[in-house]
Amino acid sequence: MARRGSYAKGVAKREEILERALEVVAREGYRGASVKEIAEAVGLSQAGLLHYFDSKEELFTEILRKRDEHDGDEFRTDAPGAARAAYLRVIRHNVQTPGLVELFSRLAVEAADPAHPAHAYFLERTTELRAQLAQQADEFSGIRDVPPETLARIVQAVTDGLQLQWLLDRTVDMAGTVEALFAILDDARATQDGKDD
Amino acid sequence: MARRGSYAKGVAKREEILERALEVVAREGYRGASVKEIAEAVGLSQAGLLHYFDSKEELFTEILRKRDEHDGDEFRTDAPGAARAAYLRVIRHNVQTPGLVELFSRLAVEAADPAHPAHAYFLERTTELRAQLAQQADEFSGIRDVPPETLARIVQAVTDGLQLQWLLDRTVDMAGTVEALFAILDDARATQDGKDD
DNA sequence: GTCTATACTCTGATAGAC
DNA sequence: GTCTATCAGAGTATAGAC
Repeated sequence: MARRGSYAKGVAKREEILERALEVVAREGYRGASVKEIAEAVGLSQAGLLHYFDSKEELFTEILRKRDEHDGDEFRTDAPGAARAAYLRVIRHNVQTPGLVELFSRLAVEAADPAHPAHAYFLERTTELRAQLAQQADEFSGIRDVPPETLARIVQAVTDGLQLQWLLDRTVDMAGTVEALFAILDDARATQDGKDD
Repeated sequence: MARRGSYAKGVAKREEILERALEVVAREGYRGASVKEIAEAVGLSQAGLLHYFDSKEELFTEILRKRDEHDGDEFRTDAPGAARAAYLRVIRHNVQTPGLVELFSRLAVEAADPAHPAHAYFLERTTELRAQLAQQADEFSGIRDVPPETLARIVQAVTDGLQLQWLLDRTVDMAGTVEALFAILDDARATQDGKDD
């Protein structure tokens, strides 16, 4: 991967910075986290940190990517019928890392601009996640007249929307509400199964 | 309401500014709208504009309040059975004002901080909207085992989440997806109606 | 009361010394 | 590779003209 030693060292340092930044944001919250704050937490000056990233926005995008990596390692499952449970575990874990939820939501809005460094990241992430959900047809879909992609989009929208509600009011039960949605989807499917046209 | 003529004039000017700012943001988009930009669009200097508002955040919060007023005037209905249709009309109208959708989503995240001027606004708005939805039990709820407040929260979360998806990808069909959710709720209710325990 | 001019502070970005 | 110094731009606060 690395073409030269110095390049490889740069990559390693980048990873080290991201791991540390991820931890800091998760633990201490976002609070309009400036580059300077993260730099100090990581043990660098502001300019020193930006040596490894093109901009603040790119740094934050990479922090979110790193989180996805960790979540994938920790929660991904191939066990049949376990997709919902894994999904809910991620949501419950998010409650432990409010700073990352805030960073995610904030960047999701800012990335609306196609020129934003996180624009591609969010498009890819959202598309991939939707494909995963739609693929678990047995668990997430099976309702006639409503395509799996639309069901996946609804589950995704509820999750993102609940994060906004939860950021505003920490007593909101994100996982419980998503579970309620799953129950509703099951009921709707049962209705459809009963029909015969 | 006004204690003196001069105070009334200040209020009138404030209203005029808000109307104009609402129009500008709706038409020209948000694009990280600075106070300066809005001030110029309104025909004032930056400091002149901030004479009428405590801060940038308060200005933006008031712009959103003004939008709620307009939406209420235009779309609110008391006709029985028309709540869903009115809700969908607002969503379709939002597609015409992307700048306001972006402003709303952005402030929704920033208002997570209890010290933010928009914090109270979002809490009130979200609570009131949820109460309205939950109240329309015939249209929005009626599913046993899932309390109306939870159903209302789900509808609300889907709406907010779809806005995030739509900001990222303008081909997303917000109204159509919410309609699909309504259909699913109807199906789930039909299932429950069939049960007898 | 209304508004302009100005200055202060903070941020992210960049150039250049070491 | 990392720092210091510096810059441009934003939001905010103030003095004071009218």
